[in-house]
Amino acid sequence: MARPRTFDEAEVLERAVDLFREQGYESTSIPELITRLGICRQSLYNAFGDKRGLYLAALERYGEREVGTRLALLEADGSPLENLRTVIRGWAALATQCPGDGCLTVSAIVANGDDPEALAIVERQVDRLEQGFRSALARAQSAGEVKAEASPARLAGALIATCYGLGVLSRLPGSGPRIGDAVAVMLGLIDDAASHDTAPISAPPDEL
Amino acid sequence: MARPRTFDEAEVLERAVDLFREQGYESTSIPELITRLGICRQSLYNAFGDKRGLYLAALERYGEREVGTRLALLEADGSPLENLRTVIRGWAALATQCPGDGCLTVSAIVANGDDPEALAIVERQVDRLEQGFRSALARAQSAGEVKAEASPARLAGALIATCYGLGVLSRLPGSGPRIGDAVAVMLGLIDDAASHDTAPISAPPDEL
DNA sequence: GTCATAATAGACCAGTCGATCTATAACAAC
DNA sequence: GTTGTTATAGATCGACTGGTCTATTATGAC
Repeated sequence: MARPRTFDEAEVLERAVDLFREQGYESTSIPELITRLGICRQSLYNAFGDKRGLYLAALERYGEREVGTRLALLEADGSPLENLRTVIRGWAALATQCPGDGCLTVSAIVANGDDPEALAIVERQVDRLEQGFRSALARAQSAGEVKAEASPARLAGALIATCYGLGVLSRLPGSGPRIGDAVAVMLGLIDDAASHDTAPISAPPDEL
Repeated sequence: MARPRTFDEAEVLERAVDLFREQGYESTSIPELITRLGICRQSLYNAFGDKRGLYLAALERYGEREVGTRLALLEADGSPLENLRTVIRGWAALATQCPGDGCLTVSAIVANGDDPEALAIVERQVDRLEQGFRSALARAQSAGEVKAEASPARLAGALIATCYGLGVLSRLPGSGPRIGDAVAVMLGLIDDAASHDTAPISAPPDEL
């Protein structure tokens, strides 16, 4: 006899993600949320408990989407090393064009230093992505695409650090060149790790 | 006949820096500020105009201090390349021990995406530090400490990106290994850029 | 149809925010 | 001393915050 939920919770969460990305958590008020989400105040509280519950749900969804698509790219058919290059290039493209809205994961890390629950969510996402990098490198190594002496774990950690560095710098208007430098060096690291007998498919391995 | 300022503005600003680092801008209220700063409400407004004025002044001071000390290290006597290594290692040490308070520059970038004035302050600081990296590398190159084919600008940009990535990851409890990886790779990049005939003073050039 | 719930609209709450104002005390300049 | 300014203490302000409440409508389950 009950009546099922009528509005699409996933759609509502997407809109919450957008708004939180634009304004951050604290700067986004309930009135703004109900306007953007297209639901009324009480429905928001019924569905998500409170503002923080909505935020955590949005954070979870954002990470699921962003990390998920990149893991899919990494695990796609073909050369794992080239897949990794594709992910790095795509990440850089996002950071460069930067449509004003930065990475929600980065802002969550910075803004929730005292909230273990929020930190746990993003930590899990960062871990998954790093593990994806590591697995791709390990698979490349098994396939002989990467030198035996290379360390997938170390390279993956360094790539993750630099990627999230881009997530910060992309918010500075004048960071275009810096981002380009970082990407070139990351691709150079990947090329250096690659076995020399397999000719790199990407751009020539810029010296340095 | 006027009466000069009695409290030490510099000291007050240092305390404001600490508080903003701990709690962020929005989460820090005026009552908290006046308690921590040790001055009364009206004095705060007289000296800094308003809360944002105090924040911008604190931001400026923080950057001046942090970037200043690192530039001094970079320009110290001795090998510019080794100076650069010292700065990187010191940065990593800060990120690793992480006494709970993160880099104010990072949080300012993330939290003030819509405030050109705040962004301009941090942009200037990031620029100065990157320029310091670049100059040190260029000096090392002139001295034959770095290969002629290496690009100081590119390497400096990449190092900056990774350093600010550490500024984000240091806020995640489980990032110790990642930070270690990133530092090892950064030092490896420096070693690779170094001329091969000059034996690296640092740890053996970890492969990859 | 009946019933239970979802959803809406909007009033309402106590609490906090940043900021201003008044009044008073302290103190350097003259 | 007088004067002008700084600093303090604290009341006060309007605006806004997140959250709760009531009343009403809409709609699927039975």
